[in-house]
Amino acid sequence: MGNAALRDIAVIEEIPFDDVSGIVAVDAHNWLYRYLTTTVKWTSSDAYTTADGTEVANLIGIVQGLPKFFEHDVTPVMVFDGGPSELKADEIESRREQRETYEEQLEIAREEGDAVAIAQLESRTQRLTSTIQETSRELLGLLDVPVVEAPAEGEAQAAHMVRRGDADYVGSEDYDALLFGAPYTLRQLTSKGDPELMDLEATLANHDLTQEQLIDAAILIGTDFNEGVSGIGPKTAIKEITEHGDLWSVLEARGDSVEHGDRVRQLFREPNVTDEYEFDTALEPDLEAAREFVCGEWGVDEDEVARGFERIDETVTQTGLDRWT
DNA sequence: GGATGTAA
DNA sequence: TTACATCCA
Repeated sequence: MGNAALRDIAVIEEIPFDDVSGIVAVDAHNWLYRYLTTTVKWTSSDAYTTADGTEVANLIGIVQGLPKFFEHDVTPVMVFDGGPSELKADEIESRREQRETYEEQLEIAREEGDAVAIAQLESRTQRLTSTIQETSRELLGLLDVPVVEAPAEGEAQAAHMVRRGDADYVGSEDYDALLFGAPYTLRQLTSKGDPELMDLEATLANHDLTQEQLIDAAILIGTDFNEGVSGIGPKTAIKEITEHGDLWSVLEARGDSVEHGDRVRQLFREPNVTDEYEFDTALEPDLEAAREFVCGEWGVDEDEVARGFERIDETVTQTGLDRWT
């Protein structure tokens, strides 16, 4: 994705996990994918592969990843993507091509028996198959973790929920949460150590921009939905927007153009989101059913999930997560 | 994706 | 300051 350049614009600071509390609207796709790739990389495939060859590494990832929220008094709400935007077609296509390249390399690595390369490439060729989507939802259901279905971008829906006050933070690694108007975004929720807090208001104040101008600057730089203008990076974008006011004035002054700039603008300004969701943050996980689902029904190695289930039991079942609601 | 080095 | 290549995870 081309918009890591937004990192140079955003006001981001590390925040002690102990200072975080409340509800995090998590971009589920993003979160699952991170755990899926790390699980595949560090776990023997026997541990999560069924007799017919179906891989459900996501189940291990979920059981290992959830305790991180619970142990810090944070309730995750998993926001799943709806249909992908047409505008994102280019991005999806280039990822597909990238994945095919890795798959070819994987073939070669397998022929050569290069175990290190195989593990690396396997983690890069993962995708969220329908089995993974379905079993993830089912396991989250058994663990009573709230799930929200976004009409389009999960990121946009999560930002919307924070703006409405139904969640305190968006949880995502993507910087475009800022463009969707997320007041606070937590990053690095899947890594060790403390998360990063990305602050929209501070970002706008820092550069003396409006939300609309930030979006326009991002369009000049390039987003998941458009190419951006060659030669414009974060510095130039802000300078130009400040000088000329908005996207069209900048383009006119430079004699440049961007493809469907108006649609990308619209997509960030008024994203397709819904108010039709509800969730309960007093979690009552059915750990026995969850264990049976993961280890019984899907045959995942108990060793891989035992500690994760224990941690969930210790933090949710025994102490209760709902004390602050 | 992140970090880093280099060329323009 | 930006683009691009490369290594790591």
